[in-house]
Amino acid sequence: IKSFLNLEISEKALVTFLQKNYNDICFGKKELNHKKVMVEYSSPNTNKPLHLGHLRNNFLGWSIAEILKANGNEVYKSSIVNDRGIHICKSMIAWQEFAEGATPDSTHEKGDHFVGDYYVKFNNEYKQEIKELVDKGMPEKEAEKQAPIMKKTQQMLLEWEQGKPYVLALWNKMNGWVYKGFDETYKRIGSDFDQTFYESQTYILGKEFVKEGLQNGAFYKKEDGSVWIDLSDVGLDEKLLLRGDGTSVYMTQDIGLVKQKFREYNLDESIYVIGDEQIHHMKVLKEICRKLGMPFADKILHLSYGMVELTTGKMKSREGTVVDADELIDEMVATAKHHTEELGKVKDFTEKELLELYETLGMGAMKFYLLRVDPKKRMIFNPEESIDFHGFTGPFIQYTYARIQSILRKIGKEQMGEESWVNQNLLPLEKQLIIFLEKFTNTLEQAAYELNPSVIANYVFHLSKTYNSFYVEHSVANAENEEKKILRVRISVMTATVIKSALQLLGIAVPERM
RNA sequence: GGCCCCGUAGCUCAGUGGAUAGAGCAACAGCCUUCUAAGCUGUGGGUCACACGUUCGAGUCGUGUCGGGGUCACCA
Repeated sequence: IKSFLNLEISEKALVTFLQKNYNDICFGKKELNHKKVMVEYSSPNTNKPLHLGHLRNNFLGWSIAEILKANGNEVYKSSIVNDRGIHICKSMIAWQEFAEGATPDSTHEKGDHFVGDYYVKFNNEYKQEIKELVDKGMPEKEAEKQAPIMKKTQQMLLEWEQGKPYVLALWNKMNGWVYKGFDETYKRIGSDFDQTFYESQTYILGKEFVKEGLQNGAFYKKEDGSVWIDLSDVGLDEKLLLRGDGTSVYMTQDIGLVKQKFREYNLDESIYVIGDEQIHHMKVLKEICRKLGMPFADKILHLSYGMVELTTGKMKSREGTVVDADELIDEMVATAKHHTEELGKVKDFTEKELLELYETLGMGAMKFYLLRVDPKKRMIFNPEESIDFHGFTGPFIQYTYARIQSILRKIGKEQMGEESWVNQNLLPLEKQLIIFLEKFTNTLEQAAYELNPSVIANYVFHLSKTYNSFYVEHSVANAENEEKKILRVRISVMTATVIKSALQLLGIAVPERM
């Protein structure tokens, strides 16, 4: 029988512990375990902007990726972009019909919202056409099929799959607008990806795979030409893998994707951050992989999360009750600004610092609010409560951190002098990194110049928030043909050895002092 | 209907088989010559949906019931 033993830790032990660990930049992080893990999250559609549900998804995906990283795993963040299908064609048709050449630039609108508006326009027009046909005496179901705008859209999807240049050009143009909009949002919320997959690519892989499965007898064909797999022996139904007309379904592209992931990355685990309405789909996917004897079937993990609901009820895109991500972010930042101005303690801040502060507070509040609830539970989003900065919230933690920094600063100055351990170690890693990055940049520039003086080299540094790794994007633009080559290197700062070997891999002399 | 998830304070949520079930919000009573009051201290507030079981011990595990949601598409 278990019992209780009450222990009290002496203050001296605590202080010793803190002094020992305060300087340890790897505190709480485990050694590399050489396990490769992919975390797929975000996964947007290219016909509408991100919404509140995407925010929960992004924060969950990004967080567990960073947690896995801190636990010593080699982590790849990925996203699958749903960039093809009838829904995309809807936006395209609507733009073609009603835009009269308008673009996000000409209307000063964010690209994803611009395209999303045409998706809405399509639905309005479609409804109108159905109503007109029904008024003329056509049954509703027939009207849904006969509406001219829907017929045009289906024709466009067909032409897209046939690869007609004008459709592909339009598709590329509009997707480009959407991606630009997404990038802005991702940058703002701090989502980043090591690899982006596109459904327009993976569905082809999936189709090839279905062909193989047919040949080796894992799948079977029905009279109408549709392809199926029988999962009744494991308590699931038959599952369609290819339509009678040979076009692919959702599952087709997911099989292509899972194969590509494991083939390219040799993963030990593949985590999918997807809503719980897809639990069944993921179960079937896993079972199909198992049936086909894929060795990685058991390495697929679905991190499902519950829907985010409003206090007023469920989010429905058709009824306009969807909370737009960008709008919500703006609202949070505006509230942070409002609170800050009310308290009026930021007189010595520059305009730039203020904007950064509002962004930090607003985003912190939102991230904490969406992450504090158990993922598998549905959660209710209360706009008023979420922008409340009191209580169990992100800003409370930020406030505490700020107070601790303030104490350390004062102790450092007043009692211990400039050379005190507190001062020396206030920002040890940031300082180290800045020094290193400056040297690294110089070395890269010099090396590039020596190789070819006509190229212009640019470097972008991304410092990951957990400080255990950072990225160097080295893009070399040739002045003559503007061709850009981007070299992306991820470097762990856990040990100097890693940095040195990275430099050697790049063929660059290791600086004497790093 | 089958399968899956959820049900804990007025509200939003924590809770790893172990002690008297905890936070925040809301309500009430206090606290700004002091390290940032975006804070702190205190008070009230519970049939852990219900029933039966397993166990020395159940909010936690099992079975059933009730309530809420999801899913079972040639949609994604």
